[in-house]
Parts: sequence; C-alpha cells; structure tokens
Amino acid sequence: MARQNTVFKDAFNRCVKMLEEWRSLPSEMELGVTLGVSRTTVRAILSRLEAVGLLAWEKRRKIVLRKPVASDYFPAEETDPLSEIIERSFMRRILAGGAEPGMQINELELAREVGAGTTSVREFLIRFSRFGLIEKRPNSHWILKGFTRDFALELTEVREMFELRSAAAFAHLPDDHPAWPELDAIEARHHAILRDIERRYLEFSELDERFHLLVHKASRNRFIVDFYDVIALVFHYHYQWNKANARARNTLALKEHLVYIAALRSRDPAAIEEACRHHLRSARETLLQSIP
Amino acid sequence: MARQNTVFKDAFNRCVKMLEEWRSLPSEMELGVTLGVSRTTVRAILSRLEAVGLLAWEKRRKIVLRKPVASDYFPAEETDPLSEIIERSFMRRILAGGAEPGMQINELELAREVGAGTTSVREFLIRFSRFGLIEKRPNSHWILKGFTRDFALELTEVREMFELRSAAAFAHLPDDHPAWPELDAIEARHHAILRDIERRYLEFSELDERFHLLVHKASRNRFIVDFYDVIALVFHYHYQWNKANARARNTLALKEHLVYIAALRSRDPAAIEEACRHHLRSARETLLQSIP
DNA sequence: CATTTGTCTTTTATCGACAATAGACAGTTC
DNA sequence: GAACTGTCTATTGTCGATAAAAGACAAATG
Repeated sequence: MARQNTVFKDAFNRCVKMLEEWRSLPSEMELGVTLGVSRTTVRAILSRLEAVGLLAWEKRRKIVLRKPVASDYFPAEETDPLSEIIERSFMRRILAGGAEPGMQINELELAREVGAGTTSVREFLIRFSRFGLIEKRPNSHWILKGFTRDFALELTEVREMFELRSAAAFAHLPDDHPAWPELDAIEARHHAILRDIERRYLEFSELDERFHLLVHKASRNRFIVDFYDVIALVFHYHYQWNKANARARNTLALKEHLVYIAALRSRDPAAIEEACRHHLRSARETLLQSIP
Repeated sequence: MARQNTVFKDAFNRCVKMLEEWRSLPSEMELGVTLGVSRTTVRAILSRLEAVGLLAWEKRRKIVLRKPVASDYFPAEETDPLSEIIERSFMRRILAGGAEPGMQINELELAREVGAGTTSVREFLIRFSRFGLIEKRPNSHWILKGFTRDFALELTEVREMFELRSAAAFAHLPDDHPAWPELDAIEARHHAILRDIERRYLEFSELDERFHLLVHKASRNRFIVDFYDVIALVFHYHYQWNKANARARNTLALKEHLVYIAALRSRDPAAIEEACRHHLRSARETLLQSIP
C-alpha cells in the first residue's frame, strides 16, 4: 500500500452523517468545500454512497434513498491520518513510563510498533522536534529529552512572555474584529459548562485551547501563534494523563478564565495583565504538579 | 545510489589536511572523536589514505609517507550534505526573485532542480517550515509566505523579547561560567577586526552570530536558543544578498557590540537593557532596509 | 588489563515506485 | 452563460529496498 485512503474514509463518514438530516445533496463542488476535500474524493464518496444503496446519483440528481445505519460508517480507527496514529503511539511511550530522559529513539522500532514505514516515522520526528522534547544527533539517533521539570519551566517562561503580550494586544483590536464575537461565544460556553459542571467538566480541555489560541492570535505574530502549538500539545496530553482532581481544577480554571475575559473586554491594560498573570501562574502550578 | 558518502569525503579531506602537519596518526578511536565520525568511517579514510600512497597503515602503525597535494582532496562540492545543497538551492530561489509570496511550492520540481529524491526535499521543507517562510496545506502543496516586511517585523518583535531577557540573564551567570571567557574572546576579535576593518569587515557576519548565540544561551531556555536559528538563518542570507554599504554597517555594528559587551560585563541591568535595545533597533533598521 | 583493532550487526539517509488525492480543462446541463 | 459534471493529469503521502554510517563485541596488542 502506497497510501491509506483515510481522507476518503473520514470524509465519507462525515458525509453519511449529513445524510441523516438531508433529503438530497448539493453540487460536487459545494460538497468538496463543506467536507474540505477535492472533487476527486467527493466523487469517490458519491460512488460508494450509491454502491451501498444510500443514494441515487445521476449527474446533478443526488437523492437520499434511506436513513444511514451504523454499519454504513467506516470504523473510526480507519479514519485517522497516519501522522496522528504515530503521534499518539509516540506520546503514549513518552508518558506511559519506561521512557527515561537521555534514552535513544529508534526509528525502525517505532515504525514497526505502529505498523508504518520508516519514512513516515522520520517525518513525524522531524515535525515533532520543534516541541523541544527530542533532539537529533546528526547521522545518528534521536535522543529523548523528556517531559521534565526543566521542560515545563522553559515552556511556561516563554508562554508567559507571549501570552502577556498577546493579551495586551487584544485590547487594541478594532471593535469590528471577529475576535470579539468569538470571545462572546467562548464566554457563553464557559457559563454553560459551569452550570452543569458535574457532567461537563471534561469539555474544558477543548475550550481552554480555543480560548488561549484566540488570545495568542491577537498578537498577529506567526512565531507567537505557532508556539501555541507547543502549549496545546503539552496541555492536551496533560489533561489526558492526569485526571486526578480534574473537576476541581477545571472549575477553578473556568472561573479564572471568566475574570480574564472580563478584563479583556474592559480593555484596561492593568486589569488584563493582572488577570492573565494570575491565570498563568495557576496553570503553571497545575502543570508542575503533574511532573514527578 | 541510496546515500552519498559525503560524510566520508568531508572527513577524509579534513584528515588529509591534518597530514600536512603530522608525521603519524593516533588511534582510530581518537581520530573518530577528532573528526566527529564513527570508527567505520575512520577506517574507510585510512584505507583510502593507504591506497593513494599517503599513509603506511598496519594495525597501530600509521605513518605519513608524503605531503598531501591538491589532487589528494575530494572536490569541495562533493563534501556538502544533501540537506545543505537543498537549502542553498531553495534560498536562492526565494531571494533571487521570481518568487512571489503566495506562490505554490512543488516538491517534485524542487527535487529535480537539485537532483535529489522527493523524500529529501519533503524532509527539508518540514524542517524549514519552522522558519515561518513557508506553510503547508494538508494533503496539498506548500505556500511560499515569503521574505516580507511583515515577516521581518514579526521576527524582530520576538527577537527583542528574547534577547532582552537573555541579556538580563547574562548578568546573573556565575563568575566561573564559561560564557565569560568566551565573551572575552569575542571582544578581542571585535578589536582585531576593527583594527583592520578595510580588509576584514566580512568576518563580521560569523562573529555576529557567535556573539548573539552566546547571549541567547544565557537564557538557558531551549525555546529561546532554538529560536536563534531563525534569526541566524535570516541574517546569514541577508549578509550574503545585501552587500551594499556592508563595511559601514558592519563597523557601526561592531562598535555597538563593544558597548553591549561592556554593559554585560558591568552586570548593570539598566546599562544592559539600554545597550541591547539600541543595538537591536539598528539591527532591525538594517534588516528592514533590505526588504523592498 | 586497558587500549586498540578486526569483524559483524544495526540503524540512518536516500531513492524510486505507486496508490490516494488534488487540481485542470473541456464538454454538458439548466 | 454560469454552474456543474466527466475525464484526464499532476502532486502528495507512503512504502520497501539499499548503500553509507554508526555501533557492538570479541580477539589482539603492548
């Protein structure tokens, strides 16, 4: 196999989901835009929808024949892009223990473990190296630097610089900037989650990322925005691997966010700095506590 | 060809250069450390030295038979690692014009242009993407964002944050830290170049990189140190492509460096900030002037 | 007995090939 | 005649294979 058709399978599944509500489908081009794929892939999807009897397709006529059932979908495991599979496998290794800092990383071994070719693993490691957790010896192996206390401190040092500056820049966004309604939407979700915190506290992780990314984007600086990827990765896996006290932690963070959001909306530099500093300090503490 | 033996050829050339001064060679292991290669490569070098009659090699006896001549060396073009060849070729394209921001980048075309496989070009582009000059559309092509005014401004914004903080940290290095003698050595070279500025002003570029890297390293933060790669790349090619007024510019920068170095040595935070700010301001101006 | 060397195994760097996907162009439909 | 579809081409993503280079281990040397 030269390449898995995960793009097709994933888009197909999303398209089948659409069929649950629609009676007919729009043009191929429009579908392509909606699903984020090319017309080639759209046509492959339509072909299969027809083949499994979900759709009558003739030129512009695309009529839904029946409601989709569970077996119409591809299994979820088959829709993940290879790069994500490799990332998950690698992160599990790093976090699940048995991974001492200083350890060598073997490309071939990783590739076999995940059932991929070495090329894909190499590309992953190169992309991953920007997170500062691994390092390459030229013409030789990679070294695991590891999720250490030093790593967390260096990460948060830069994060504090960047986020303080971004938050300050936020105050100067023009009134008609799309960030303001997005901030409103984010605030609304904070309230919604807080109202039903017992059941919804796990939604915080995703909301956290959405909020801080919005703040970083206000810097209008590609290096600052790109750096947020590092923070997002670290916190993403942090939330997955450290669920102790999650509800209490998330409740606290949600409340800090609301203060932070109010400060942003006030456009008062001193209030913004105070709220941002306060939240970053407690985020750092949470992160450090998860490191041995 | 699966892989070019550029490591061998480069190490061989460096070894031949050593023969000009030595009458015999040390152990294989020691040679490996000196040349930065494995024993396997060292033995390949010794074999060839013997084959071309430069060395009598029997077990531990490695006696130089004659002085090397020009034709003993491999041509310099054959010693460059593929990744450097690709980088140079790509940067020439970006800077030599005909490269509009927004342009698509074609992996296959680049690969053919430089005579490499697509895998190597892909890996280069992934590594290069951290410089913020290109961006990937998933499952599709790369986009050239280009060496624009915005790029330069975003770069210098982050640089100023990082270097100010690093310079401040420099003042707190312990007295016996190796950075202090290194700073002395750097200062001495500044004076040496200034004394013969007419002939040596081109040496500034390399010294500039050495000095600022030393400052950044004082931050002891991998993200800050890694970011210096971006600055180094930009200035490296900036110096190569913009030689107008080079002597005057370099003279000014050398003098600013000396003030900056004196401030670092004084450990006076205010003086350090003032000197650093002043130098960064003029570095930014120089950079901006080279952008249309 | 601590180095050094000879030999063998493992790993990385790179290529060419090929399926999946994107994208271009011309003909068709409303 | 603007939007849509059918068809064809170009490009990307991934793999397996292979030479270069690294590295491990045992025998040899001084």
